Amino acid sequence: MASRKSRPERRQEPLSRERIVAAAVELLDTVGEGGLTFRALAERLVTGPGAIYWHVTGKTELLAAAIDAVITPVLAGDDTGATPQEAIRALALGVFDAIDAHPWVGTTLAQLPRTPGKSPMLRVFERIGRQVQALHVPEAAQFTAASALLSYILGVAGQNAANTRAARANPDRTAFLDAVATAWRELDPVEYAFTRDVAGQLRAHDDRAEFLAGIDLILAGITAGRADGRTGP
Amino acid sequence: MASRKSRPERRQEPLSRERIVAAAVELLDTVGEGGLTFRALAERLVTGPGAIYWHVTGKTELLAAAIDAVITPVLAGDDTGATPQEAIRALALGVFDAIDAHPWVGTTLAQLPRTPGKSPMLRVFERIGRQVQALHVPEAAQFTAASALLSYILGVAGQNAANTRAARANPDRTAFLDAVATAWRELDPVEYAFTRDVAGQLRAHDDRAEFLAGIDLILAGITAGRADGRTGP
DNA sequence: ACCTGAACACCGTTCAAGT
DNA sequence: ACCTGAACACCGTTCAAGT
Repeated sequence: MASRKSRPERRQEPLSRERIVAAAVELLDTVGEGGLTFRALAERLVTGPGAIYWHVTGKTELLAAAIDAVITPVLAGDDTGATPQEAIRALALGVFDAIDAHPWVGTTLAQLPRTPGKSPMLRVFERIGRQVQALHVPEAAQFTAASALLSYILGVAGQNAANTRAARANPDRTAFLDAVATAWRELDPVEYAFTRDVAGQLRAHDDRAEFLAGIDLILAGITAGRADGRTGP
Repeated sequence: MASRKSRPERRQEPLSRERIVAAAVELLDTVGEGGLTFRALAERLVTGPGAIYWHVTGKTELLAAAIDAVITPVLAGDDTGATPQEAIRALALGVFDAIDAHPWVGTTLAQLPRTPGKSPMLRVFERIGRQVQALHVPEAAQFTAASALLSYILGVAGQNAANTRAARANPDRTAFLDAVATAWRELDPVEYAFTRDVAGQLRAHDDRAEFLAGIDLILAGITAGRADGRTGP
């Protein structure tokens, strides 16, 4: 086995936080959350696991950085010329699509605290809040309105990640939805009356449109009548 | 060391799925998600880790069962005599309080697919849907309305779990909120104009009331005008 | 300063062997 | 039928030693 010693095909670039995070995103996209391992990452980067710790404090930070890398481009959009409603819809759809493309983001995003400055969570909150102000929501209700929109987006994100995971086992999407619809229709007619009723709507169902409709529902609630929402005396 | 051999104080009951799940909930409550370990669980139940696998297929099922055990009592409430709005608020608050008491539920709940029958997720969805029907929402919009409410509840659940985790490091709640408010006010005035504006509302802030206000916002959107929500041409 | 890779202290899960 | 506990194949993280 006489192997010619030659310059390797691609030169070994030095390790860097950037390269590590990029490799982590790739790993998460291809093998999912369970696949992100310091050993697997090290192999991809042609080093030992210890080397990664020189650039990153640990797995928590690595995951946060990966999420940041996916969400940041979403926030790059420009809102000038759009109505507040349009801007909110565009932002929400951006987050939705990003999570659709990277399901692992949906799993963890909702678990990020809004507290640290510059966190992707807080940046989305800020963007939403500006549009809420543009809607002329009274000051006292702005926090509530922005929080409600954010919570809804995060909730859908989580559900979507769960659905993607569940659907991945099934090859084709329509077949999967049909299977769920059938299962729903076979539920107990008394205990699950509503679910059975709406089972039929599942087939024609478009996740993206459904998501947007929910956003519009909240926007309608925000702009309708008294914005503090409570119905009490 | 002459130790008298006597009947142990509490008789060793036989292992059962019930006892295992109860111990898991206790473990999750006291040591958090990271603390739920087959070894720790086995120690609490005075057995080896292998014994647990006779009653439970694995960790995923165990966690699902633990969540089920927490959510099921919430669904026991009776809605008779309440308006649909009141019933939805009561249910939502029930879920909120359950997650407040067991933060680990919030972390995982949103990740549960709605697909398997009898899943806690689906049962909450069913309960919400009935009240949506009672609100006389047109059939075509019922799915959207119920999904929106559920997604919002799940989103808040996740955020709440994250906040609880973040706050746990800090001893007292007001001090923690003050610290966050201060941090928010020190953010860049251009990049974080909205967040800085609402920082002041954080101190007086009541998570439960805020959550309910969000529910009311969505309810207002559902009942206001055209229930399919879209504003298009 | 940055990288290496063996070593440590854990995991979930399996399974032969016991009762 | 049910339990035991050693063993397997992993983890994240650390750290002495190298360059």
